[in-house]
Amino acid sequence: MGNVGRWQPDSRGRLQEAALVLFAERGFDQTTAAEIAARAGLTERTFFRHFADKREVLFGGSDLLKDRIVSGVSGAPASDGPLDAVARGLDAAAAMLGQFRRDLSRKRQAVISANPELRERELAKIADYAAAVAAVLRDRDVGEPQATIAAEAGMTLLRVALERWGSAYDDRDLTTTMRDTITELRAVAVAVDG
Amino acid sequence: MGNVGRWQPDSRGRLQEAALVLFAERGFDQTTAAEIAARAGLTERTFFRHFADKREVLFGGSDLLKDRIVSGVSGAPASDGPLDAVARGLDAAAAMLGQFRRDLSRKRQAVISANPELRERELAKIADYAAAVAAVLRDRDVGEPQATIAAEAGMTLLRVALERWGSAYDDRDLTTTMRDTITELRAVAVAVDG
DNA sequence: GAGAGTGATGTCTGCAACTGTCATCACAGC
DNA sequence: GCTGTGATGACAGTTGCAGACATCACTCTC
Repeated sequence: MGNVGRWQPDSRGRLQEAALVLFAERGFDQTTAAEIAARAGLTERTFFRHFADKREVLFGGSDLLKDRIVSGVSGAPASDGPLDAVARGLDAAAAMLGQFRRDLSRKRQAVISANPELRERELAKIADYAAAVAAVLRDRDVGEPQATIAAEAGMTLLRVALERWGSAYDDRDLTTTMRDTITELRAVAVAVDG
Repeated sequence: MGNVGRWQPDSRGRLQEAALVLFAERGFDQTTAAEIAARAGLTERTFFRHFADKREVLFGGSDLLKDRIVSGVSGAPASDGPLDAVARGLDAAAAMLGQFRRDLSRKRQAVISANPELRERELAKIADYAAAVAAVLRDRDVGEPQATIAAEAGMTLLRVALERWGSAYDDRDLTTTMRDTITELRAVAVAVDG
């Protein structure tokens, strides 16, 4: 497994690191895949062996996060309503994401926010989570359209909470922000008068 | 304005039509911009003058729809709560989208659903609506994070409702489906027990 | 009504994002 | 030592897209 000898180890990680640095310095558009690869001591072709496209280099742990969310939801007690179950998934997400250094998260988020193509990709990733969560809810005998609605609304909250957390105005725990965001949705959904 | 003489009229429309046909026939990836242009009696370069990139050709009326939604929200009575106001925007969207021939909508939606890049773009468009709606809500003195949450949740509902409406299992009015979807969200948000 | 825009188009050129294919070479197992 | 395997490099090719410039019907102006 670990290619310890012929090549430098962890090509993938080096590419991710190099990409983040270069994107932050010059911007996504002004950085070519070849430049990232060169900075990591590799070739362009190797870059595209590790990442399906240039954007993916910023979304490395995405599948892992999805698994955590799905586990969180499927592990919710049967007595939980759909949105409660989704909230467990969000807790799991917060626990995982909260362990990264906040400045790095912010840097990454800043790069993504600065570029439309990257924002697109982020939305697509989260939509993928939503589909997976909806499937889990259906396994828990939540019907349609409730399953889809709860899952999509929940992933929307993940996005909003992450944005709040990443902003300069929110220095709370990610878990706290996440839970607060859910509460806000419940309030907004019920409110009838302004 | 109308270039009636030297060139065939409505280049833009012809490109959109040609693209939809070719995408439906061979798929998005297997269709080059040059082929679309040729089918419309134009050149590749002209294609990219009308559309910023290959995907945009499928999202022609997007800005118009955004305007309708925004107008709907800003026209809501002051007594409306945030989600009620957003619901007016969704009604406006339904009114506009419902006037297209349903089979054409389905064809377009099928093309988009079949391709990840196009789904990405669709998500990005809707995220753009959400940002605009949130801004309108803030103008209506809805605070943060309520404005963002209501707007994002609302646009999520737009997406879900459109998908339901496009599916074979829902033959109701788009407005009906849209309203029903909002009701479902309210129910899901309140429910505490499964 | 001739001459100067103007706007939509075509042509030509070039870069960068990917992709397919084949070669290489350290290491692993036999 | 021989052979397989996996990660990489080298090279060539297609396509998405953008800049620069030419064209030419139509319009506006004097």
